[in-house]
Amino acid sequence: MVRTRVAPSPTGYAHLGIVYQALFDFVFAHKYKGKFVLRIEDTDRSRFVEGAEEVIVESLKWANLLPDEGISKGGEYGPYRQSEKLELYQKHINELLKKGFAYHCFCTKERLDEMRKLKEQNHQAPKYDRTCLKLTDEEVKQNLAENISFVVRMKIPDNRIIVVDDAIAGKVEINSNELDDQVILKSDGYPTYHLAAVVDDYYMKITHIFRGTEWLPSTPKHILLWEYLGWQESMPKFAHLPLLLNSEGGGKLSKRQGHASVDYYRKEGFLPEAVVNYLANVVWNHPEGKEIFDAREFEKAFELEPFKVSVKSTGAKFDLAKLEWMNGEYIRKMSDSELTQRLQEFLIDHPAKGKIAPIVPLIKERIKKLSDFIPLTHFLFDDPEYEIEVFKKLKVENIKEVLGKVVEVLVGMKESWNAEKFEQSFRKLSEDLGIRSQDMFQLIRIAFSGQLVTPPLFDSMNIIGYNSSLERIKKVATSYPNFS
RNA sequence: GGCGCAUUAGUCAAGCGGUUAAGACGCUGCCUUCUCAUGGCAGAGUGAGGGGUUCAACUCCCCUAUGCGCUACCA
Repeated sequence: MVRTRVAPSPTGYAHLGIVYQALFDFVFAHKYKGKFVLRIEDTDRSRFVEGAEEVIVESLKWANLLPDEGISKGGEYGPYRQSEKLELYQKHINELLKKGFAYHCFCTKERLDEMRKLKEQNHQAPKYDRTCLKLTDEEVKQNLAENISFVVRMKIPDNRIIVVDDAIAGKVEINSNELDDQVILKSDGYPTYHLAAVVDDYYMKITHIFRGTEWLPSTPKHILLWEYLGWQESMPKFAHLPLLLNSEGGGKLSKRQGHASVDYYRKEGFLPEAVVNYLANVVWNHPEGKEIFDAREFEKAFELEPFKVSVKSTGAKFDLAKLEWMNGEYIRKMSDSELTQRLQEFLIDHPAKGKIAPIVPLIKERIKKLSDFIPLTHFLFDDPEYEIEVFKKLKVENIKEVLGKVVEVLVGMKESWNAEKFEQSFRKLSEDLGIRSQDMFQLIRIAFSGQLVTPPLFDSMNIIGYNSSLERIKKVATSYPNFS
């Protein structure tokens, strides 16, 4: 059975990459009726942040990519938190030690730094020099007895070509001479990623690993570990995903970009289905050339046997503008009632939360993100603020006088307050006064809202009602050009 | 520095030895229009550079350059 996993670290913030990876895990696992697992890689105690797990789960939940098994869900292959399985890792470390595939290293940080610096000066790879590999069993025993701080390193064989058969990149050959004797057990007793991930993937019966391409160069070490532990038969297949890159300046999509966290998208009012669509679209092209498609269609990019994922292999620059366009497409595609509901969920603390239904049709084609609703419509819920500069942008000379006429017309419309009549009346008025109808409508718009841009005038006025609309304009007509 | 992966417009990209080198976002202009949007139409903009192979190369090969990744007791 297909089993995939996403394995984030609890650093207190959910990178978009988690959703991106989970998308692959989720779609692939479900296409082949498998299971998608979430486990937490909390072996780096220095970066651990309390509550970070919830952030991750919430993010996946938001994206509709919840795992079938793991943290917050349970399952028969737990625990799903690495910090709770230290004995298991220790057991296999001992096994590797015994088989001679690993060794104790007592070198201090200072010595290692010095050694690397020297090697770099001599243009050599800054690999560990294997000083401690030469230690005799007696010496090791003695050091251990003296409680000298140590790590355990895996022993990399000399001059061996290791082939990574990747579902995206194809076959990649790496010579073991390029590899360092990787630390697999840290001095604090925690394993490093390399060992922990291999052990977990084995016990959790993971069949396919989707992870960022930054892991490709260290995959040979993992393959070696699978062999050393005698598990090569159950080694998962690999698919190294193209990285999400900053749109400017290059490099991995980073914290400092602001829009690297899942939270950003949620707060800005991006729809998870649009984000997921964009993420798939940025690395994969729909065979029919479609840009808008759901996770279900993304299944087409995956094949089980032979394992193949037909996405591009190089990094993709993240284009926020295109995501915004896509989000707008999703918004326009929704029914009014659905959008109303989404907005209500989004505008939790907004005063207008309960009264947005009639406004939705007016703004649907005018917003790209749910958050755009707020600036576009706040004049409907709050008294407008007027600035003389805004009025001055109009090509109308005697504003006060014209406004007076506008009020007159409005008062006269009391009995027949409808869109058609509204428009007709003011077109006629602008003709009578010799000003362009565009300017007439802009003047009314500003007097009514204080803004140069609003949803359609009549409909907006209708939202707050005839009397209130008239009041607003009357007030401006009398006080102009002084607003207190 | 070493190793790996890559290189079609600002971005995502299709095709894959013979094409007017698709399409999308963005940009510009026009139409629709009470503003803004939406919608429609049009336009500008592309195969890194150098060598080969071939009747023919964006497409195959090599080199260089460039980009990204890795080179931690971080994942």
